[in-house]
Amino acid sequence: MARGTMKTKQQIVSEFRRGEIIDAARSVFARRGFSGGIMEEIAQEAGVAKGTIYLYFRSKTEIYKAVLEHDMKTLKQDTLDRIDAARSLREKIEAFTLVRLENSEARKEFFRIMDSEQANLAMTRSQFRNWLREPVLRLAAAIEDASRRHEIRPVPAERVAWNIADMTRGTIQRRLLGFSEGSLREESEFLTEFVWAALAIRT
Amino acid sequence: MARGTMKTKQQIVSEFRRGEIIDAARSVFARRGFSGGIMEEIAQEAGVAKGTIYLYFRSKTEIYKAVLEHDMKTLKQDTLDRIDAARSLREKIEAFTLVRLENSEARKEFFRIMDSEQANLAMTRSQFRNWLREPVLRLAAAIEDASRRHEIRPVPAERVAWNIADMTRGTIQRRLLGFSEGSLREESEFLTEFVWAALAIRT
DNA sequence: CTTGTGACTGACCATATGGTCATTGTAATA
DNA sequence: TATTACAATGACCATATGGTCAGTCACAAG
Repeated sequence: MARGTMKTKQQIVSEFRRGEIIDAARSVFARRGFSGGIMEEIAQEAGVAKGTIYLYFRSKTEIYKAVLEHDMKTLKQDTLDRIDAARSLREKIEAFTLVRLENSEARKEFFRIMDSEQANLAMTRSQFRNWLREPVLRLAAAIEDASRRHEIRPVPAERVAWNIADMTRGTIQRRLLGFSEGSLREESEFLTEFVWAALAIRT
Repeated sequence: MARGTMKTKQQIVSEFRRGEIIDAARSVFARRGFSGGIMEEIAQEAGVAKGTIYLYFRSKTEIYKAVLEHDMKTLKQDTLDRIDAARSLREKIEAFTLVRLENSEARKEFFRIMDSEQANLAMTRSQFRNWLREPVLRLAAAIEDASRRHEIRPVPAERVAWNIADMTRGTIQRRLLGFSEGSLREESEFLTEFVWAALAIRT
């Protein structure tokens, strides 16, 4: 690490604590929801005293935002990367559904929060939509493109992209509720195949 | 009304009050969510004193359940009726999407609650799933049937039905958030057409 | 070892709010 | 009209919980 950017011990400890608190908060909020999540419980799970949390975050709302922001950014970037890495439209669609399914498995707690995003917090609400939006729009662009190339039949790209997102979300929710029907890959393939059939040029 | 089932004045007043309270509660819960919805506010909006509410409902949770139960039953029945009234599978799919879109328009408050159904209440959670489930299964049965008759290509009926429900829900949410793209009928037709394309027998 | 710094603690406070109940109002009945 | 029954009221209570802050303590510096 370059001179001058070396982290001091204080910074290291500080970042570590912050991370611990966010992890604990994610766990608690996933279990109890926002209003049900008690600061005392978060503190306990983070292994610090309640007062300590307020050295790192202004308020309960701030922590909630921090959790969402951290996880949503990761998911967003992850999704964008995987879409971009895929070549064909079909692969992009499969990539989109599969990343999100994989993420829902690997980070159940976060997805439970997403589910119950009652969007209490005004700011969170619009911000939240934007985080969802970007990957969907990226997918829409790919659809638009394929549509122009006549690889698929003409469709309103953005609508279709949102439909894909909707089905993926629904599938994830059903899995989280314990109706897991198959493997991630298999679920993803089913969705892709279904959409692909809808997009195919009719003969 | 048959003798013996004639409602007494007391019953009439009682049912009226109950209705008023449920209406007020729906409005408040839609605006503030469950934990944010304050009894005092519900009372005020219903035009009664807080104590009066407790003559009709055991607790805040009970009111919440009452609202959900009332509205979900209506929606469920409405959807089932419309599906059954339709003849062909395609019409049934369109019926499903359209009833729900229409309902979301006519009863925005209830749909806002459905959105934010963080399912705090354990009982509500499973009950809630069941209310959603029945119409979807009815649709699935129709798909299964059409599949057997070779009117559509072979598909896992229940999965497809859930996908339709997911897309419809997503569309409704986007409309409630103010991204209303078109008329109800037009939205419904788009969804139906999309699904139909996915189900068509490939030539 | 001594001392100074500031991270950390948790008892405490202020407030919000679900729920209660003694009191009051009102309408049916005699 | 007087009596009775019970619906309605809203001040009040109990509790939960977000947030504070005076005091403690671990650790680094000298």
